[in-house]
Amino acid sequence: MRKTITVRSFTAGSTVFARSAPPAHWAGVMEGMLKLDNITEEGRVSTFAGVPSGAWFGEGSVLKDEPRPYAVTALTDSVVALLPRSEFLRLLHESHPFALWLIGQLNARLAHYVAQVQTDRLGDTTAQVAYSLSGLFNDALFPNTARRITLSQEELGRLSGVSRQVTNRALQELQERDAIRLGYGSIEVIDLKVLQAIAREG
DNA sequence: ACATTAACGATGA
DNA sequence: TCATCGTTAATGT
Repeated sequence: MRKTITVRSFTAGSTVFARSAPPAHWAGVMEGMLKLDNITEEGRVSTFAGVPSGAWFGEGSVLKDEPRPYAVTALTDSVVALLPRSEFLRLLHESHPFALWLIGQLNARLAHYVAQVQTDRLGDTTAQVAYSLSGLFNDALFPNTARRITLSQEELGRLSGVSRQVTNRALQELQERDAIRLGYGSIEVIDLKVLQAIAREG
């Protein structure tokens, strides 16, 4: 199976999978960071997932054999592993441990989005930004995320569903509370526990 | 109240 | 030089 995996590099800003593309592969991020987003007819953008190093994604379209409902874009220079759909399905059918692992992944992702809805409904904007940021450090989903990630405030804002200006204010508050340290085009998580606690405040 | 967009200058890579 | 950041003003709900 290892020989069927291909590895491709993407420069920042380039498209990994176009929207409506056929689901030819299941993919994993080896280096860098991707985002999953949708664009409406009017051109409004909704980013719904950041995909850091260590994450696998795209199995939904593969399982349904439907065109990808979102675009996948590299936020930084990235390296992506691609497993052909046929190999993914064979693995799923033949390997019980793999199937269990995949169920665990899907369950962890569901838990993430359930908690995200709660934060968006009950939390203030700082909590929303804190939750979106902490989500990139979900140990069940992305075991390899580095403490410092390259991500602009603009992109984190898109991920959080708030404007860049509000994101900037929220991040400064998180820094005041010693949860993170801000850099130029990057964010370093100092205390993930504190960040997660702030994400639960309302 | 509090968020959004637009706009500005400052600054880092 | 260009992306990014920090801030303010005007506007909307």
